[in-house]
Amino acid sequence: MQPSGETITQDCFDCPIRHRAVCARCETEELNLLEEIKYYRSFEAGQTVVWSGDKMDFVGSLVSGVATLSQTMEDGRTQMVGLLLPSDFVGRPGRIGSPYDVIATTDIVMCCFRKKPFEAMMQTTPHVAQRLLEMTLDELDAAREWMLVLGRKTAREKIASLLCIIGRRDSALRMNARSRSLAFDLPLTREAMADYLGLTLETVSRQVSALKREGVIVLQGKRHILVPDLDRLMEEAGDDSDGGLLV
Amino acid sequence: MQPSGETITQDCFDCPIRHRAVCARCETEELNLLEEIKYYRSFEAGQTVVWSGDKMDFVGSLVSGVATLSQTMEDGRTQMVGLLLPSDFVGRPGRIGSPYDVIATTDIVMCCFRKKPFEAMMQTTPHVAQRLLEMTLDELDAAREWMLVLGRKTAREKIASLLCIIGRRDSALRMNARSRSLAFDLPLTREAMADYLGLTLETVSRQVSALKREGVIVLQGKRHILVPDLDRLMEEAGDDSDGGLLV
DNA sequence: CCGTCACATTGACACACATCAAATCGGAGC
DNA sequence: GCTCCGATTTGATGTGTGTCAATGTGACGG
Repeated sequence: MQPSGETITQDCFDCPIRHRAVCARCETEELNLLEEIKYYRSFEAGQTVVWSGDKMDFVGSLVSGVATLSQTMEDGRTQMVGLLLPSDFVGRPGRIGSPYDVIATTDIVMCCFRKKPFEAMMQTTPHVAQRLLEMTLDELDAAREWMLVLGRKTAREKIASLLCIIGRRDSALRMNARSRSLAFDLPLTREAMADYLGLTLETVSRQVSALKREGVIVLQGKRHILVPDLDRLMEEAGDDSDGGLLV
Repeated sequence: MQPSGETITQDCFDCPIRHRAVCARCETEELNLLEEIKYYRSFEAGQTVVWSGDKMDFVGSLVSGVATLSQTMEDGRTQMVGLLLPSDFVGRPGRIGSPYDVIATTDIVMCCFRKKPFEAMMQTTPHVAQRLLEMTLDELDAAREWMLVLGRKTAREKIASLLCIIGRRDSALRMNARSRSLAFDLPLTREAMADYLGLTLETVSRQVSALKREGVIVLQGKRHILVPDLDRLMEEAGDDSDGGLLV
């Protein structure tokens, strides 16, 4: 049976949280096929999931927690190139190694699929391949949006942009996306934020303090953040887009 | 007939130069199908191919010349997020609009496919979809490599990195990739280089002059560049990778 | 309760790059 | 040839962020 793929839904596989994965809600055999090659892995905060250059024999998606993709130069300068939040996909079908370090910044659970059989299934199941293309295009959009942040925004705007991204993803998960205020935990240290933003941790700290002083955000402890007015924060981020990916 | 797709070659379609496109060398019907929906478009230097936000009813690849993808903030700051060289793919199958301005920086020729039928074909022809995924992953890698450049490299390293990328792509095209020296034309103005690198045009100019003064590059006119020692340039770029995408 | 340790904040100062301004170059048109 | 005009170079100065260093904070274990 050839699934038509017209209704792509988000919650297909039975991971602990029913997260967005690679295929449509459908009752066809590839679901079972995927179930056969599926397994879960857990990592503790700080653990490296894959080292840059290493072979990576699985693809998968993040079920819970936060992980990062980063590149490091010989002299130690590092740049984060991706932030993995729950439901995000990791892996490069058709490629062997990983060009990035994948590091868990909190305890995480990943839902993995063995790569070889996964790739085989892609070849025979068009709409899985298409879902993957879909997700890769999303990642590409995110990467390019981040290029604008890195290349043209000020430190303050960078911080605001990061808070927007994390806050919105977090609240979308908790289904109160309509609200014009936010509350969430920062899953990153100041250093990790700096690596994502192309700044130093001191600059990050200073700008977070400044945003706090001016009431754009409220800090409860070092990591819990309240955003009383999301529009204000987005303005600080210099964001024209509502964050809605235009299709 | 289901093509196996085992030998993916680069030069499938009969564009003026036989450039890398979206499918394998294969004798199956989708080639003819593609031929039917294929057409060419030319643009002059400076012309805008697609405006950000506009509908884009085709996908395609660049046959000759150079084009850029860029994003602009309300206040006019712009960041180039992609550089399109001959054989590069443009378009977002499954999406309607373009989130970027696509601008020709030299006269260009594009090989286009009408989007609707192209997408229809993707659904029925697995290995075309896979080739597309392949290319999108390449773009993603390029975008992420550029994030490192934007976030962590100095102005001098940025310039060197850009020269490496353009020079290598150019020489790869002319099949003398083995050579440790390069000669090529810069297809970008100083301003366009600045927009790519997250710098101002003055800084670009100063750093180019510095590299010239120190013999890393030789300028013939404003745009023609000689690189006597590619290794030296790559060292200046702070590049650990040999530019070979690790697979 | 107190030391320890990682994480974060704050301050003083330096420097790379931006900004503003002027001069020079080089090709197109006449 | 000459003029014009955008592209580029070069100079003087300002500023945002990096660097180095000291201090503060909170969680954890003895």
